Amino acid sequence: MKVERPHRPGDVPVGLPADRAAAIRLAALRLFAAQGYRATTMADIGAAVGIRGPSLYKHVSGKQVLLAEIMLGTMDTLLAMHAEAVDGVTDVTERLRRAVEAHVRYHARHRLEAFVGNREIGSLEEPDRVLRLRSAYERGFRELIERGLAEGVFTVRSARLASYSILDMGMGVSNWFHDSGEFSVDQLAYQYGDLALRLVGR
Amino acid sequence: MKVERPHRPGDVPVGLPADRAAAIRLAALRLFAAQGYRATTMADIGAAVGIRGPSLYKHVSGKQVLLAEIMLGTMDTLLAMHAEAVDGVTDVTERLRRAVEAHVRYHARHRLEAFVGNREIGSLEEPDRVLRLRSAYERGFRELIERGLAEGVFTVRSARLASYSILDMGMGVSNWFHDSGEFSVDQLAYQYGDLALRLVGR
DNA sequence: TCCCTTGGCTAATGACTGTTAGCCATGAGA
DNA sequence: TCTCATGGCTAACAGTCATTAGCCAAGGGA
Repeated sequence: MKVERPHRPGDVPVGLPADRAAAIRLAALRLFAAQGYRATTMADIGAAVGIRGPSLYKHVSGKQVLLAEIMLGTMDTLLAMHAEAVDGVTDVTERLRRAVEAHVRYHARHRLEAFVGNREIGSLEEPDRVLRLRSAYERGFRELIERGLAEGVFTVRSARLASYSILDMGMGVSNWFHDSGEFSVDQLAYQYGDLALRLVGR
Repeated sequence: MKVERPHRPGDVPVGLPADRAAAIRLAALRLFAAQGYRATTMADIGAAVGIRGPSLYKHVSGKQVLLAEIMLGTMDTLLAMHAEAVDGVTDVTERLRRAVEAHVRYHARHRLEAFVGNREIGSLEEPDRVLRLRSAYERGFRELIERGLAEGVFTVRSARLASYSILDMGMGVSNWFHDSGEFSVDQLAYQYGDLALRLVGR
């Protein structure tokens, strides 16, 4: 049984990154997003790169590690984009605009990572590090809004509710965005920046 | 082995609803929310109501049905709250305010249902009906915003982005709300109503 | 030409899980 | 007092799955 697949160690599927491990990580990301972590089997991931499930262990060390890498890489990228966006900007309104734009840009450009990152925290065996990073990220927005309130340029009852709202609406982008849609990433980022500034009272 | 639990068909755990099936559905909801659908076993659900996994089948017909009931009940309640909130209100601003308040109220009061409903659509074997209901719900918000634009009382570039934003920020409430927090459900609903009206340009 | 690393493969392991089958104590009603 | 529906239970079934073990072809380097 199962004679249709002889051993062909040399052949590499076309159209995939030369680095096998990178192709596996990408396939895992897509499958985790489409089916969920627990519903995705190692055999599924293997099939997506043209090999059997057990062969994956020649390149990566396990399913849980694949998920952890996605989640940590996600937070690192998000925090880096945020830091770069607000770097050197002191005006609080402009700072919030740029932070929101980076937030939305991330959730449009890294749709799958964000989607998996938001849904599969419970599937992580050691979520602490990821949770700490998320919490620090949220705190950054809240403190920014609090500063705007202190300076009198924002008028919002609760900085916490405003920061949650802004973050949640940006995260929602990862639920529906696709590249051939009505808006480009840049247009989307700009419009969400506007919406967020309105929300905090300009 | 396993002698610590003799047959005691008569004893009902205290503090649980008289109706065993209702207690099971509640336990399933809590566990699905805390651990995810696939990570929750029938044995877990049984343990939460003081019986073994297989005994559940004397009251409910299976795990998938438990999930489907939660998801459909969720959408029914949400749509009913929405309909009741906007019933008889013609002014478009007031109509949007009430719709948002109902939306937020639902996501605070039915935190777990909303949370499970949003995360486990992919675990439903037949998601079509739920997806249709969700899509109709979103359409209601978008059309409301479009009417406000046509009447000239809202000023927003894209009704779709605005409706997504408002829905997403309300849904986010189910991620963090708890009864002993800073705001009551009513306070929360009111404030989110405000934020939403600001977002569409009053 | 020969060796050995690389990266496939199949088989096996060990564990878990939804569901069904079949048994039996309890207690309500005749 | 007797019967039987109810609602527990354990055992068994029929899978599924992550991971490990061990085998082997290809091909690059000596």
